[in-house]
Amino acid sequence: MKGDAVFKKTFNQILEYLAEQPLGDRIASETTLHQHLGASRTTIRKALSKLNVNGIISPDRILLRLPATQDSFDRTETLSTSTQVEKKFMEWMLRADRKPGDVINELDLARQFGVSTSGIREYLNRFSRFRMIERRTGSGWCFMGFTREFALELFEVREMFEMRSALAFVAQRADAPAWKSLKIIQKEHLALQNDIVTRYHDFSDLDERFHRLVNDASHNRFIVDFYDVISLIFHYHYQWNKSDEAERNRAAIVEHMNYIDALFSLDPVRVEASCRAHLYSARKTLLASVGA
Amino acid sequence: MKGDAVFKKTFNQILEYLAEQPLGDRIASETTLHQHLGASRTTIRKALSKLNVNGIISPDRILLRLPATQDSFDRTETLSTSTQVEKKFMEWMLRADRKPGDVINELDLARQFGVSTSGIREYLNRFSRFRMIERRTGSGWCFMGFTREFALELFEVREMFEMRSALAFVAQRADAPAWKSLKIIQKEHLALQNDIVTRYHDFSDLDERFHRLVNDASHNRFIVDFYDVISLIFHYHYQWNKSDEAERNRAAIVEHMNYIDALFSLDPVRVEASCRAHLYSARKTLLASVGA
DNA sequence: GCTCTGCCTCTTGTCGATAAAAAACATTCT
DNA sequence: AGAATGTTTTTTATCGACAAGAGGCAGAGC
Repeated sequence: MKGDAVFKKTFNQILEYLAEQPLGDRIASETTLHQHLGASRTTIRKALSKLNVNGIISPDRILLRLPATQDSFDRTETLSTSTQVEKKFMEWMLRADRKPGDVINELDLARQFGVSTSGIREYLNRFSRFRMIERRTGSGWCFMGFTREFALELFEVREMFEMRSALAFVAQRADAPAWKSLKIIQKEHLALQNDIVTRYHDFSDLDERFHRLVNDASHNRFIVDFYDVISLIFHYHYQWNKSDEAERNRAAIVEHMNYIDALFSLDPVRVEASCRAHLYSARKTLLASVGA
Repeated sequence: MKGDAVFKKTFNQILEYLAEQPLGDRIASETTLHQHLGASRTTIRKALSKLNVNGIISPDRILLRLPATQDSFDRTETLSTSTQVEKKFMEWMLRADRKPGDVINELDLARQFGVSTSGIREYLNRFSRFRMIERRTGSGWCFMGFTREFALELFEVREMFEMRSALAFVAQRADAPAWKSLKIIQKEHLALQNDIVTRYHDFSDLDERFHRLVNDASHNRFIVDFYDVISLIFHYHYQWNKSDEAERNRAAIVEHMNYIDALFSLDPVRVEASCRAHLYSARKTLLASVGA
């Protein structure tokens, strides 16, 4: 009744680890695995026992044979129900025939996604924090959608928050750890710029880390949490609108580097200008893909 | 398994309505009651049938006797589980021995509140949007509490949002309906000011309506929704810290009236000054009660 | 001493069942 | 025809069950 995604995921992780161990050696202890993989010992134990049954290790944890591909669980089995619902829900939401204002039917979604209504319900509650669905008075949910208005409202707040965070950033003490992190991120930008032709996909991850670093400087939970919304939108947006990706990312890197230089300069005027310039083009990109 | 709070509440509402009807008359139809009370006809029907059984109305809806106090359900029975959980949870949270960082135990809460774990769980998910509790990585919840930092962060964002909304407010067209609403609210302030000695409790409601009106002018769902957080905090805060209430409210009314005048003046400089002044003292009040 | 394992208890994620309420449909009565 | 009532179907809120997973304690092995 609880789904054993954690077990399956852990099992696969152990297999990966075993693939790099020499045959005949004694593998790491339960405690060690527990610490490294983050799963509880109970789960590790269950996995080790299955490894033993499958003849991969002996009862005293000697590696008997290297694991093969068919030993591991399929990737989809390693996702918890809630993760699956999230994915399916995002896809459902992005489907063209969905209209803002539509009522969401829990039972219907439950059937479509192959989970119980309680699963849907819990997810809708969690998801409501992203403001793309709304609880209607009394009962039921209403789909608000990822519309042009949504994007505009999102960016209005993003701009306020990021601007304030950037100014808080330059106001930090010179020995604040954030400066070190910024230095590292700056180097990563340089490295990525040099390899942009082959590695342009890596930008989205770097983008997130950079903006989160800036937003964290606000030390304000509302500002920091708001980035989760942006993050979600961009995550799915990147998967969805691939046109010009390389070109867009190349331009964004240049903007980021300007922005980073401005932060190091400690000059509020430069910071504001470069931040605004970057957010402006980020908004343009998003609006373009929302189609309007 | 669903709780019949809606039925009980509706039943009480009908009793109230009947108390004002003349004996021997035919009371309103199912359809009419359904439209006026907002409950479904199914529920109205069930209530009418009980009224009949209790001898208050005849099968053809003639009022036979006036309802007495003991006919109605107790007020606590008319609250849905989720509403009850909300109340209990707020009380739980405000208890002195609770410390920021504490882990929340669902089972424990469920037992304390007398509801199922699923009920707690759903509520925690919904409540997380107020940022006073956080989902810990993996599982479980962490209580963050209503601390001084929380109040400061809340007001930092509130100030940004309200300032921007106020400026959007004065930028509205002269025939926007919000101006009319503001006029009405202005009059209510005047009326309340004259009766402040006896009616100072009514301020909190007026306060909320005024600020919501201003925030709505932003036409930004993130800004508008953020006011829910403020609203919740103030709702419980008012119940909790009664010291100087009359005096505080009197001062706040003056500030509001300044602020309203500034909005009517359309002068951004005046708006900004009066808005900031008001928020500043609102913050001071809240911080005082958070004890630091 | 420390770490490892075996065992046991407590907590959480997910499901399915079920009664209450809403909504849709059909019928009757003016 | 139009509203009111009776009937059936669909949807939602809440509960309890239960297996998976987390964490703790005690003894064993080094």
